Amino acid sequence: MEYGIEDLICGDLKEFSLATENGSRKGKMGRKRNYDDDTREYKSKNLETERRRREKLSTRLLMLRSLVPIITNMNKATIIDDATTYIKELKGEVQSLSQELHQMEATIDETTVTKIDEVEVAEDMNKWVVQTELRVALIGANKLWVKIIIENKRGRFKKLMEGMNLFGFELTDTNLIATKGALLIEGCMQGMDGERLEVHQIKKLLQDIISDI
Amino acid sequence: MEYGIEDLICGDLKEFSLATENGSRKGKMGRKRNYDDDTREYKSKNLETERRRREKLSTRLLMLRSLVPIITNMNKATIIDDATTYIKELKGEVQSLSQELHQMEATIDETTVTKIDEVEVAEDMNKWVVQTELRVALIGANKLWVKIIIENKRGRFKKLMEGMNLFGFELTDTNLIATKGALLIEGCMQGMDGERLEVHQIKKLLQDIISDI
DNA sequence: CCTCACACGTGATGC
DNA sequence: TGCATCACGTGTGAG
Repeated sequence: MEYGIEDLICGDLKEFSLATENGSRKGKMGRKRNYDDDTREYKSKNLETERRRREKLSTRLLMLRSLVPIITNMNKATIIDDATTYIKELKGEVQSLSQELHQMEATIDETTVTKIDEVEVAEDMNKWVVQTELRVALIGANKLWVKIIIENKRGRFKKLMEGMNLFGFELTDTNLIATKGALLIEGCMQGMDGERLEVHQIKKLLQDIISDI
Repeated sequence: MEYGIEDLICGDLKEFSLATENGSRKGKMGRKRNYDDDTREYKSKNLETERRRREKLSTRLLMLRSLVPIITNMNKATIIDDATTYIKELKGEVQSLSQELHQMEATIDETTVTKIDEVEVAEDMNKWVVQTELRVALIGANKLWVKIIIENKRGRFKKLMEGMNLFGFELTDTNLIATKGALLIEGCMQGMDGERLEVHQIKKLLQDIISDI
C-alpha cells in the first residue's frame, strides 16, 4: 500500500466510527468536550443526528421503491429514475382514462339528450304540423315494405285499416305508434291471395286511402 | 473553540478538497501514487466519480421533484415522501377511474346484451308458445290503459280491432308490434261517446274478443 | 486489477 | 445559540 499519513488519519476515523457503532457509546459526558475520555477520539456533535437523517432518507427511498412495480436496478439513482418514469406513466394513464371516461359520458349524455328531445317532440306533437310520409319498397315477389306517417285524427287508423282490408291487403311484422298528434305505421304488406304487387300501384292506392280519410 | 487535533486534520482535508476543486488538478500523474506532486496532498481515486454520482443523484431528485405537484418542503426526504404520496394518489385515481370505466362499459354491455336477447327472442318467436297476457288499468274517469299480448295469427289484429270497434271503443296513444309470432298492443282505451268504463267489465270484454278469434 | 455504489463522519449553512 | 439539512471526500465491499 502506498497511502500516506492521510490514509492513517482516515483509517483512524473509520476505526473511530466503527468503534462508536459497535461499542455504542452514547452517554453524554459533558457535551462541551466532544471527546471520548478513554481513547481521546473526537466525536462530531451531529453524528447521531446525521446517522438518523441518513437512515430516514434510505427508509423513504425504500418505501418509494416498494411502490414502483418495475425494477431495473437496486441503485439509489435508478430507484428515483424508475419512480419518475412510473409517475409519468401513471399521469398518462390517468389522463387517457379520464379522457375516455369523459368521451363515454359525453356520448351517453348525447343519446340521453336525443331521447329527451324525442320525448319532448312527442309530447308537443299535437302542436306540430305532422309531415305526411309514405314510403313503399319491394322486398319480395309479392311482399312490400311500407312506412306511413300521417296526422292522427279520431278514427283515422281504423279507417286506414278498413281501407287496406277493402283492397285485400294484410299487414305483417307491423310496428305501430299512435299518439294524439301523429300516427306511424311500418310493416310488411302482402296480398291475401298471393297476387303480385306493384310498388307504384300500391303507393297510389295508399295515397288514395290516406287522402280519403 | 475546544476541538482537538482532529479538528485540524479535518480542516486540512477540507482545505485540500477546496483546493482541488478550485485548482482543478485533474492530470493523471502516475496513478500509483495519488499525491499532488506540488503540495503533497492526497487525492482519492474515486473523488470525481463520487462527485458525478452525487450530481447525478441530485439531478434525478430534482427531476422527480419537478413531477410532483404539491410541495411541502425542499428537503431531500420530503421530496421522496411527497413523491410516494403522489404515487399512491395517482394509483388510487387510476384504480377508481378504471373501475368507473369498467362499470360503465358493463352497464352498456348489459343493455346491449339485453337488446340482442330481445332481438333473438323476437326472431325465434315463431318457435315459441306465446304467453297470452291481458292487463287493464284505470288511469282516468273514462280512460283505461290496456296491454295485450297474444299469439299472432293471420287476420287476428284486424278482428281484434273490429271487435273493439263493435263495442264502441277506440285506442289512442297506441304502441303496436306485430311479428309473425306474437302481437303486442299497448295503449289507452276510451269510450267513443264518453261513457264511464269499468275495469273488470272491459277486461272480460277483451277476453271474450280474444278467445273468440 | 478495476469500477461502481454505498455509508460514513465532518464542516458549513440557514433558520 | 441550537437544530436540521446538505455536500464533501474517503474507505470498503461486491461484481
